Amino acid sequence: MNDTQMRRAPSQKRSRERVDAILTNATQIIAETGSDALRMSELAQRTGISIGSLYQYFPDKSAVVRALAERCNEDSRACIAEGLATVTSMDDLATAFAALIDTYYAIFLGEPVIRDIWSAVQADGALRVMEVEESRRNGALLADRLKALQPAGDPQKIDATALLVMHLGEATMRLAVSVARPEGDALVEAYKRMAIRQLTTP
Amino acid sequence: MNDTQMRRAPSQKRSRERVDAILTNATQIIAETGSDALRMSELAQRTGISIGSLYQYFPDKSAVVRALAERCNEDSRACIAEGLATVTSMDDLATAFAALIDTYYAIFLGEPVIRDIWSAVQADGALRVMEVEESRRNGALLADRLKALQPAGDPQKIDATALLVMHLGEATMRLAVSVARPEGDALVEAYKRMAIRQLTTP
DNA sequence: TGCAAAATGTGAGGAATCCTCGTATTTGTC
DNA sequence: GACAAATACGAGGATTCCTCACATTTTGCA
Repeated sequence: MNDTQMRRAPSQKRSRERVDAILTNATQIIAETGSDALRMSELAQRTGISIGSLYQYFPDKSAVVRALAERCNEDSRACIAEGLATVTSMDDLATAFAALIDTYYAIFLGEPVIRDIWSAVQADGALRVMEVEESRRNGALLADRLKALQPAGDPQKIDATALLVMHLGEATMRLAVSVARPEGDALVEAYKRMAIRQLTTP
Repeated sequence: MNDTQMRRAPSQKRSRERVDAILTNATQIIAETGSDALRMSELAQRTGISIGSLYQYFPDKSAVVRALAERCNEDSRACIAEGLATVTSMDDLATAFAALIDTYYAIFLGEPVIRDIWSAVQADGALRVMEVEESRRNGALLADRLKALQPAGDPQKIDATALLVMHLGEATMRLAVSVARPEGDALVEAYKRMAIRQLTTP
């Protein structure tokens, strides 16, 4: 992940492995006991290192949560980029976008801890901007694609639409995994219809 | 507000006034210093009471934040109910809904502290369900209206659509007030178009 | 290899915060 | 005024984040 958040650059392989172990254990703790139960002391203990060592790898708790969230973001960004790459014409857009959302939803359903990691992000004032930042990145991916397909469109309008659609996609996923299964599916379906209409009609 | 959250039922007028003072001061602190800076000690001091007295009115910090959020919710629910009440036919829906969203957005813009109060809710694991609960309530209001206007529609589909539209409305507002002014306006406009299309076409 | 310097590891404890609980004060009733 | 009930108080217990002075390991070099 990026380096500004790491107290010490992981120069040795052992360090990188240790950082990985820390994040894996953090994910486990969150999965087992919820996003609010992440304690630096327990994280150190599970990883088999002391508190002091933990703080040599991460300057503070925020950095751990941020690293977790960035792991998730990398995955979802890859999923989105891959899905968008298959869009070569406006005709493809509807089916490709629907497939993308399905994949995205499947990821959320398969790893419920993603939602808890996001809760941990929300709980941290310093990290709450990550949500918008991530929406912006994903929105930019979509906007690029749309502009290539619709050169005549108003760029600003396309930017706004793309940002909104991606942001609300995130919001829909989190809502969908918060409710019982069939209802969540219906919500995702409704989102797909809504988003696709917005994207495919001027 | 409701009583389960109050440690002591405000039987006397003085008590109710004091609860009001506590919430007003809490809002001020959040407005001035951000949602993460709400400290029970400072809240007591500003209100001119001791920590112990503060905890006689609210069992814990969550309860204070919850009360703040419920105040906001009451306002927004009233705004939504009022807006929906003017919808008497499917033809009205588009203009009435647009007006409703404009009013809602104006409230958010006028009182930025609303967003910070919501951040405080997000920061509290025990309160995070409030978001979905509120979306459900607002979704139900909208669903009722839609069912009255479209008796032929699939009730489950209407429920899902209404819930999604209201939840994403909240998400749009929070995104819109998080970005610079003209961009936020464009996002709200895009949301309005998207939601109205979803609501007015089968 | 042997040794000094640099890197890394350690955990007691400082600091901030939430909340409790025993005591003090005020209010209400006769 | 005297008693009881309600309310107010704030020192301090409990939890958690994080620091820092010191211990240990690894690295670089003769």
